[in-house]
Amino acid sequence: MHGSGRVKIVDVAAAAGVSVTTVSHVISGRRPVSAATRARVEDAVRRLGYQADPSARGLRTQRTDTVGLVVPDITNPFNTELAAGIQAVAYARGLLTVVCEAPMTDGPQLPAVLGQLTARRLDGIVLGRFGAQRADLDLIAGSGARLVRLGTRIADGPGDVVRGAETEGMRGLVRYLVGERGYRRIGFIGGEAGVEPGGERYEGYRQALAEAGRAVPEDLAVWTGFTREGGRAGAARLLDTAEPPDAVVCANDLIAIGALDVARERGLDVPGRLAVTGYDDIDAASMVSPALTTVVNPAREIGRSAARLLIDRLDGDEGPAREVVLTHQVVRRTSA
Amino acid sequence: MHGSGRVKIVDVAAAAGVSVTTVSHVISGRRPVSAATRARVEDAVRRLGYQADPSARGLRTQRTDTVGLVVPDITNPFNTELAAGIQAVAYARGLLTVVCEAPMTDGPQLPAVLGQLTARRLDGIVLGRFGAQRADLDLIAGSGARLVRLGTRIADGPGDVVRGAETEGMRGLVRYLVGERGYRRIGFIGGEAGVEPGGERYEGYRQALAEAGRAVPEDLAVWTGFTREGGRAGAARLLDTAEPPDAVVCANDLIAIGALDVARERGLDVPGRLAVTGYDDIDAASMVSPALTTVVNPAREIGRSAARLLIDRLDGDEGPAREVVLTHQVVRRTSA
DNA sequence: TCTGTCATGCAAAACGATTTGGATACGTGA
DNA sequence: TCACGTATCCAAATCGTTTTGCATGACAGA
Repeated sequence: MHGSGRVKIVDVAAAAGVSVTTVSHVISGRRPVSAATRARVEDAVRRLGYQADPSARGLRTQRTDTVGLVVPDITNPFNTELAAGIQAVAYARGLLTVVCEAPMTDGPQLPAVLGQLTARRLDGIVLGRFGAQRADLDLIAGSGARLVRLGTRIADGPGDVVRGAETEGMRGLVRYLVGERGYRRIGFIGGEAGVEPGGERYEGYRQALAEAGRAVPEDLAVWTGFTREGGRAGAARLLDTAEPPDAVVCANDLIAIGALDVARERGLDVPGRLAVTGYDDIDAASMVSPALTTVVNPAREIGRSAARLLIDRLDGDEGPAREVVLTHQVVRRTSA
Repeated sequence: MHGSGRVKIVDVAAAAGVSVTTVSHVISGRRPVSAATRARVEDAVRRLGYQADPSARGLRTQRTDTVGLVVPDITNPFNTELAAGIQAVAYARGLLTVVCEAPMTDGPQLPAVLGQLTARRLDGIVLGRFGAQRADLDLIAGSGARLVRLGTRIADGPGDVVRGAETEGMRGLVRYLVGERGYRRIGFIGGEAGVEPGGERYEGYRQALAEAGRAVPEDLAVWTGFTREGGRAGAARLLDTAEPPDAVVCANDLIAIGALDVARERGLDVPGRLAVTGYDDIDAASMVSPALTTVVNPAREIGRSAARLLIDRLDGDEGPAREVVLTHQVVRRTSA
């Protein structure tokens, strides 16, 4: 009849014929315990199904063994992969992961969500791609939680950073479009203006064009939203201009999928008449047809790296802020 | 310089000139406090940025204000929607949600993950669609956590249940295929045999055929896995039979997307030469072309219902086990 | 034999909240 | 004046761990 969730450390101590101190020491290994005693204790733990109460432990140790991930949209597949990556390495270390959504729509939800999280005394927080205010970052840092920011620059605030080589990735993609495929008039559809990682991706597009000696067509860059709907609107705008593009480079895959929609509606052959490219390589990118040529943004690996940074900090690493940048690779499918 | 995360209830009491008891009472409202005192305390809380320590509170109250969701695959969009639904209503109640993945591959991970969760003393657990053993369910129930199971029957174990009307949904879909669209030889591609909700969906398919006076073609039902790859394999098997089907009904959308792949490879017009249907209506279902005719499985609403059930229990509802079943609606797109 | 070192194990003091059983003061009715 | 509610507030016990400072026994070196 064990496992009723009610067995306490004193019960284990009684069963093993030792004091609670000794039980604690064999569990934590913080002081030596003779092999014989250790065996008796471990046996009692097993028999009784003892699991330390996390509240009591946390009260004493001031740790919750919990880390959080905050993202703007929990259903976005990129964020899901991120969460999976963090979860995997955190779980292996006995850390629980909670992922929270702080929608960017209807006002700044971020401070409220962050308030909930700091109230929970999380050991660490991974902050997904936001236009986070400096005050938000300081709130986290001030709460005692270690912080890892995603997709921004190290100088922007406290904590460590992991980000992808967005600019380089996009530059490689556009270079491929003009160099190997010979597209001539290349448009750009961005997400919300000013929201990362839109800026860096646009920068990569601009650089590649400049390197190739092409003029950067200012009239062929539009900013909408990082959604399929945004892609539809953006593509429509671009195709309705006097001199429409023969290729559109999109700031993410969802936008590209929206662009594919309008191409199909208008009977435009892709990639013959119009090339379309995405960014991120979410699952859906290879499900649509034509399959998207895009850049793989290693979301899961980003999550893993972030979790590893966090764990290093929790293990006492007090070195200077670190930044890990992951390379991005273009994957050629049929849409361009 | 407040908000340093170190302010305790005694600090608030001192600042307000009252005892800690009184502070606790104005916060919890468990005993009356005069308006003047209340105001002073609330002001102090605000000024100091006091947030109660969850470990200390949890130790005393034996609650963690945390609920968990366990799913086989955290990146599956259906599960993501589920999580979003739970999260939304839990968050509004001040509950934190943790979602855990217990992969069905490489052996039974479920017991291990469940062990981690019961060690955390969660207040409630929502258990996604698994082939969960009775022992697993009893483990949860025995840990003191309230349990909501998804997609199974109420009689199968402890806790409440929320499930979709899978059988009816599939019956409606197949009825549409034979009645309105006139398909004659309809195959079925299932996921892993014996894993919910495969059985119910197959049952719906069978019933619809029987109702229409059709023979149920035993040779046209194959079981693979709930993935795109599974769909590819299943469709190939079906199309290579002596008398191939003119329509394939798939147990979920990913399978259907795989089936679409092989139709495209073989140059089969969909839906002219072969109809393909899915189930769940994940985002990708409307992104592929032809867009999938499928059945919408209201994942987010399922999540909301589950969270509401949990909260009722946490609020003291000790009534008999409850079961909420949500209707499923077929959505007609172009693939059938 | 005496002293000093290890190796062990224990008792008791935190950790920061909630909650119970009184205390205090103030009216009120007899 | 006395007894008795009522409205407020407080002191102290409690939740289940971890961890610090000692106590004990064994053993070695002098």
